[in-house]
Amino acid sequence: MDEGVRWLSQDEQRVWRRLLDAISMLTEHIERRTQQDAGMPASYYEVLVVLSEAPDHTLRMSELASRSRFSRSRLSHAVTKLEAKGWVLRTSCPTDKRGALATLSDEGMTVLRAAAPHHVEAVREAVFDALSEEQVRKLGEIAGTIADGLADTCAAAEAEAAEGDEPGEQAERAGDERGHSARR
Amino acid sequence: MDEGVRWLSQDEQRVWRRLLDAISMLTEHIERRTQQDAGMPASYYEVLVVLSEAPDHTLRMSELASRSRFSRSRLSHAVTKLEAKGWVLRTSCPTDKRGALATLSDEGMTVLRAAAPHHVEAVREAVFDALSEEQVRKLGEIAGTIADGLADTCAAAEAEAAEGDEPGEQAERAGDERGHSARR
DNA sequence: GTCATATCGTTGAAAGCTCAACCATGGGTA
DNA sequence: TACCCATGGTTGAGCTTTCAACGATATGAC
Repeated sequence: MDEGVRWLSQDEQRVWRRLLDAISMLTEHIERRTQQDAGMPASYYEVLVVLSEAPDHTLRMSELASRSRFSRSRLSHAVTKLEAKGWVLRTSCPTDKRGALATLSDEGMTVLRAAAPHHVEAVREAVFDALSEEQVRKLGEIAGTIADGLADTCAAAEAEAAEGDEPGEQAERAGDERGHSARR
Repeated sequence: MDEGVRWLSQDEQRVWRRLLDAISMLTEHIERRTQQDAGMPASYYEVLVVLSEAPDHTLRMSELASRSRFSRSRLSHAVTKLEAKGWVLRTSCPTDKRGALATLSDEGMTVLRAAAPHHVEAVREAVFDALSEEQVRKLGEIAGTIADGLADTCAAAEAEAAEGDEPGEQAERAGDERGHSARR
């Protein structure tokens, strides 16, 4: 087995490496700047941005998690920190007692407004100033394609995984080597 | 002040968000797969790949760090872990007593070979199968442009920083508000 | 109503990363 | 030689993230 591996061509390897380089340099750049300008990791900054765009500056934790691409756990820890800094408030949800609401505080809004200009500048510097208009357009397309593709992949993977520990069904269907589930 | 902020246009915002989505989904995808297939974080996998391409499967720590885009500290911690797993060996450099050499062990090579097919597959799935040939070409260009731009930015920033704590010079030139150094 | 199950969110521990401090050696200059 | 500083690498502390386990509430079937 393992004969039919579709290795990467020279060109593909070059593209992949340059992509890895670009991604790591870009995230590092934004990370460093955000830490300096806003006093928090870039991911926390994103969380505040998402909150700032929500009605009443408030969102359910789970909604906030999905919009900022955080796991529930990660968000919970993050909000704990942000709450300690006074930038976010936690309230319990009136309509669903399991739920919790996160609200951007006024201080949080102030910090956000102060950091925003620096943040745009860092983004421009790295991306929009460096690329031509056509490249920006292409980049949008490409990023969209990759993201959509992975969303499908993830959905499929989750569905497959869920199928795996279904307790209502017969559970443990032995000789059913479907697909590449062994790799997951 | 802060009037001349070049905010992002609607289109630019859309591109930036899609880029963030794509990046986080892509890294998460690769991360998860590498963890499952190779039993280590994707960044460690990259370190092993770099070593595997070096003569004698050996590199100076600092060289390995720069080729895998690790800080010295990060690499040192990483190699400690990889050594514990038996995948890398640390030797002291014969020609420079400060130095240390990292070598990929045979077991490390075996692990790498076993994981490689899965790794390529994950990369293909996310990137090369999803994009057209032309998109791949463009992506290569764009990634290269961004990476090169940031390399310059970093170099400039470091130079400026170094200038900052130069002990030989006059140190503390007061009224010298050059550029945007206040933001750094 | 009661049960099983799914969803929401939190928690603690372990792993990884960053940052600043540190020791040791190298390379130059007086 | 003695000195000064730059470089190579390690370390420990603190922070962020992941993972698995958990308690609590909601929802649907019976």
